[in-house]
Amino acid sequence: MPIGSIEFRHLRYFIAVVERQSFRRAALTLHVSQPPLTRQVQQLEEALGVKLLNRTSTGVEPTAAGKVYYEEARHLLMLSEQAAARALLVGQGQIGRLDVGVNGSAVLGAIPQIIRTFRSLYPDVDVVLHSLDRTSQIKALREHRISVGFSRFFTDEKDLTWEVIQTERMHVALHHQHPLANRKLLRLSDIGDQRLILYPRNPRPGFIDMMMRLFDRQGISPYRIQEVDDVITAVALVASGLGITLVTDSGCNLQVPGIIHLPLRKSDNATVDLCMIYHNNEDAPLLDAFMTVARNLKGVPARSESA
Amino acid sequence: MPIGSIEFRHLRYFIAVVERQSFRRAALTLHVSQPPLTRQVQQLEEALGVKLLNRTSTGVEPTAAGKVYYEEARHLLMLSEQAAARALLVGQGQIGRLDVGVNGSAVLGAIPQIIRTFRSLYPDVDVVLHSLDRTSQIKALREHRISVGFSRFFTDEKDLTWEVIQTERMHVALHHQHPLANRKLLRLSDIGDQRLILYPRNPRPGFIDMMMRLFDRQGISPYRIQEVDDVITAVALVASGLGITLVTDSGCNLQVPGIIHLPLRKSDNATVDLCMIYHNNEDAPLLDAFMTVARNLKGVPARSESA
DNA sequence: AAGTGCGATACGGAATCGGTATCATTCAAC
DNA sequence: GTTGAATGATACCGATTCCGTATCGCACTT
Repeated sequence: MPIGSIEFRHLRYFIAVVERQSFRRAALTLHVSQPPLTRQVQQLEEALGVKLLNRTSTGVEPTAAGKVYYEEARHLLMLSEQAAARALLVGQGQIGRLDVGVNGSAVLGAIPQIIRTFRSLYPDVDVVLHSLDRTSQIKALREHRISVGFSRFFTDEKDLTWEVIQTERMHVALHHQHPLANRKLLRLSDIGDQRLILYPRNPRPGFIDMMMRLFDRQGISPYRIQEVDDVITAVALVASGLGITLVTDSGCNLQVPGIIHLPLRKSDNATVDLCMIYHNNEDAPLLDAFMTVARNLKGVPARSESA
Repeated sequence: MPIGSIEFRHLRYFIAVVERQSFRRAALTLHVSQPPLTRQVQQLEEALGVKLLNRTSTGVEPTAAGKVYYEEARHLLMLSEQAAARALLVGQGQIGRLDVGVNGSAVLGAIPQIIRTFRSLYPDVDVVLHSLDRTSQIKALREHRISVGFSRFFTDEKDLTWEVIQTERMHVALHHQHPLANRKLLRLSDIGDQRLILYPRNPRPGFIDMMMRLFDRQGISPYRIQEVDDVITAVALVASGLGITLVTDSGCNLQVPGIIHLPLRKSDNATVDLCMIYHNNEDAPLLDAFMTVARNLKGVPARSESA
């Protein structure tokens, strides 16, 4: 009997015999008869190549090797149970790790809320955020480096599904000394001739192109546009008085001294979506739970209370 | 199928399937056919209560729970092999722990030599010394707190065996200003009327009684005897000029300024044995190895080179 | 539309396991 | 010294489980 054919049964029987110090007594607790115990322990000793028990007329006593192997065997059985329990918890989505791709100003709005709610429901799940732009999120999804991604919009992909989580209104961010700063509400037509700072430069098509389409529909052609990498840079430039920019509800949470936010009128339909993308048929209970949380946040204002 | 009936076979098969990402390929490497793999994995999934594999038309892919359990299963198999290897080493006496009882001046003589030799042969064995008097050693042996004991002599015990390891000559330890200090050799009759410091006070009968019998045989009756606890106290008193004492070869290694050691003449037969005691039928390879080392030190002088 | 790969299933034979009865040994008590 | 009661080991048999062959159902490719 080779060493590789040791089974848990051998360990269970051996442990019982050691603990009861007797084959017969062990047989009682195991609800089997005594001969099978003798044979299983013999097989175990043969497989290990070591005598584990000293048989006496009054019972059995483990040898030095037997004592060591007894401890190891108990340890193994315990670990086996723990492994089973752990696998079950992972299967039920109680524990584990969830990798989430996020993008730009979304991390300022709905995402923190989603994560906070999810973590209160599944405190033993490790949520890992990856800051990735839209195309990188799709790549990471395909490589299973993330399980779900958030961005402003997605193009259709055959193996991926996306859905809108939240729709946010656009606001104009401008310096408090700006000529338009005393207004309560702005129209798109108000800002067509302003120095417009837009983002992100990449990837294209992106947020910039969405906004340009919006201007197009109203026959407006902004002609002083500066493209920057991200919303932070844009806001920093606005604070320096170099122009105005457009931000989402979430983006309004990016409070910078000297900057005020004015909403665009509703009839301009200047809105932008927050979308969630994931694999079509992923059997991942953790992900399901997370997406349920995300969907339930629809309608919750992205702008935080303090803003 | 209850969770307790998981066997290593289930783990081996599951691991192979995950690693080959296919039941059929795993069957090839395991040298079994494909159906048994399907069934064993099904049983495993049933026992755990979790789906471990996503079956596709191109092969299989582990679920989140499957990935976790795969790692655990590999770990378990590795630990099982390590446990087997460890038990084998212990069985062969290559590793482990050996508890040794020692007594009085023996720790100064043969014991260090024995331990040094043994440790060079079995470097991975942890040798633990317990300072116990003769009766405590026997008690400790019966309670399996030590595996072997060393003392000057033992009485016969039905479940224990003892043997002489070494025979040492006695020396007289005296202050260098003592009247006898200019002699080269002493007789027992020379010291019968001296202030004799003897040890140990307990347990009785002991070394003191052995010496008294020796004097008896020569018709000498020492009348100025002080009993102290141990050889160290005795030597300290000698150094203070309060008398003379008798020490073994080993005891001569206890060098104290102002003290000289003079041998007793051989024809007085003033010798004392170093004995080793152990269980009758102990199947302990470590102990066998240790005792072999101890026996081979017979004849090696107990007195160290520097003395 | 046919072919090729995959895993799942059905069934029969073989190996293994567990149970009953019994043996050999040791230790205790008479 | 002999007997009796405990122990573990062995022999044999029935039952379970496992494995192998053949086949199915399905998805994807050609």
